[in-house]
Amino acid sequence: MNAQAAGQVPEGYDPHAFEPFAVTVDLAVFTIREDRLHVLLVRRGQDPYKDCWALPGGFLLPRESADDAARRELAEETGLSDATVAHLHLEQLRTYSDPDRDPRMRVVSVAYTALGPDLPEPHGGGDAAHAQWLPYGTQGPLAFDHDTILADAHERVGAKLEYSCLATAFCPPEFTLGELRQVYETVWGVPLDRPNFRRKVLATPGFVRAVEGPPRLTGGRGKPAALYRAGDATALHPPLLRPEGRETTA
Amino acid sequence: MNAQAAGQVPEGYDPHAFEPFAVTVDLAVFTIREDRLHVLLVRRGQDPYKDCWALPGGFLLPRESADDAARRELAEETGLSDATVAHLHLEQLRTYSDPDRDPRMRVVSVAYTALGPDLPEPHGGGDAAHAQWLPYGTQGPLAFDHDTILADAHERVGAKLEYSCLATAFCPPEFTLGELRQVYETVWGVPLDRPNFRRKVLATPGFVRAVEGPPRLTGGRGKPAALYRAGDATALHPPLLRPEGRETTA
DNA sequence: GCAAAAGTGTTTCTATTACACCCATGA
DNA sequence: TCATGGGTGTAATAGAAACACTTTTGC
Repeated sequence: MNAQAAGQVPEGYDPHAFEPFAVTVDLAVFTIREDRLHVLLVRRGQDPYKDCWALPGGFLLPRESADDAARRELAEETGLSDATVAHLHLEQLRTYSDPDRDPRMRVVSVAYTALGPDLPEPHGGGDAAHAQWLPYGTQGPLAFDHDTILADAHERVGAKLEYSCLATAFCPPEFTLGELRQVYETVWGVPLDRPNFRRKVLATPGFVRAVEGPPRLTGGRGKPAALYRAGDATALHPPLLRPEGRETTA
Repeated sequence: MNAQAAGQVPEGYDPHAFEPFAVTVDLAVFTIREDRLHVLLVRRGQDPYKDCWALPGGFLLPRESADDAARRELAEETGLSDATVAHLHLEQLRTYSDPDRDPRMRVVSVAYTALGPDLPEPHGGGDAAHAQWLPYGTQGPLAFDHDTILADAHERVGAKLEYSCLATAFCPPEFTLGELRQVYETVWGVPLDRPNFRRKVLATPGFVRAVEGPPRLTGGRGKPAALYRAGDATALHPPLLRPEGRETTA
């Protein structure tokens, strides 16, 4: 049957007569804290998977797109201001629809990946109370199929760093090239050659643009570094491919 | 609210009490016929969008994943044998969930991209009766948001040719390097340098493997070409980037 | 012979890699 | 002054691009 193609719902169809599908969003939210990749997880209080960690997420409202639902949930779970959340990078990952992925009922989940600069500890009322940043890789088995979703999200982020300017989404508005390089090193788990990385980034038009004037800033010790902001470009041509065969499984 | 995170559905929830979401799959099926990219479309017989072309697709069955639904619909719409359909490349594109994308009711659609070698004209009973191959770009405005879905699918296929071995999915089991090159040229709408393309493909381990023995085959006139089969590799390292700035908007 | 497509060779150029080296700062 | 990270220079290599040229077929 094809209701859209045939221009009608199946014979005798009534929206309330069928076993309905619930539609949710799940969020894989990444940030970098203290040179480690972290993921936002919530502790489950009830069965199934009581006391397990899970990805934050929730149901779509009746008149809400999945994109809107993802951003709303992101705000609710992190306790961040709407203005801050509005600036986070949010991107659809894929949809998980195995009929048995939730033992309670049929739930189709649209998964999203979100990236942000070193975000604060989640606080405030509501869902954020059970939310916490965990270093990626230390989270143990998650509820439902969230291990799969999280692994897919991580792989996607790693791949997108190669051919997009996504890395700046992990950085604050102004950042040094060293910080940008650490984003790549942290997500990929590989050390990169500093001089070559610098040239590559600066040679890509629109990846970053230098902040005006002589102001400089240091990240502790060492020579103060120049500051940059994210540029207009979204694609990276040619790509910045991750070195193969030296992954250190960070 | 976050029913998964909270371990329960919202207060007083009953699966039949809410306005339910319908979940469908939509298919952007591409093939190459006579050196042109074609897409499989169905003619709508009823309102809304009566007499418009639309992407094939349909509802998920109660105990069916989106992947399974996509492959089932693909078989139904093309009228191809299950064995043939089982070999077609099928890949999730993304999910479209705008609340107003279908004027009749709330429909969340998981879109898929399918690729195959020169597929026959759809025939047989059922939905296939209204299905037809149309050259990509000549389809005019489609029903619902299917123009967006189709454009996204085309862009995705073009991008994946760069860094994956996907092009062989457009080819029959045995093919010449000329046919493989025409896949790239057809999808990208750019002519490629024959010698360089050949070297690139043969230099990528596992992209193609030569068919044994001296057998050769001609595609009409010109020197007979060696035959190849798809190899084991799925990724293309380094990628085969499409030339920029010379797109001929095929 | 001629057109058309396969296949080989070669040269040029660009991009990446792997370094060595100097600079500016905090401790 | 030493450790640390920023920034510049450079030679070697790999890959891409552009193009000439030969081969083998159909007509």
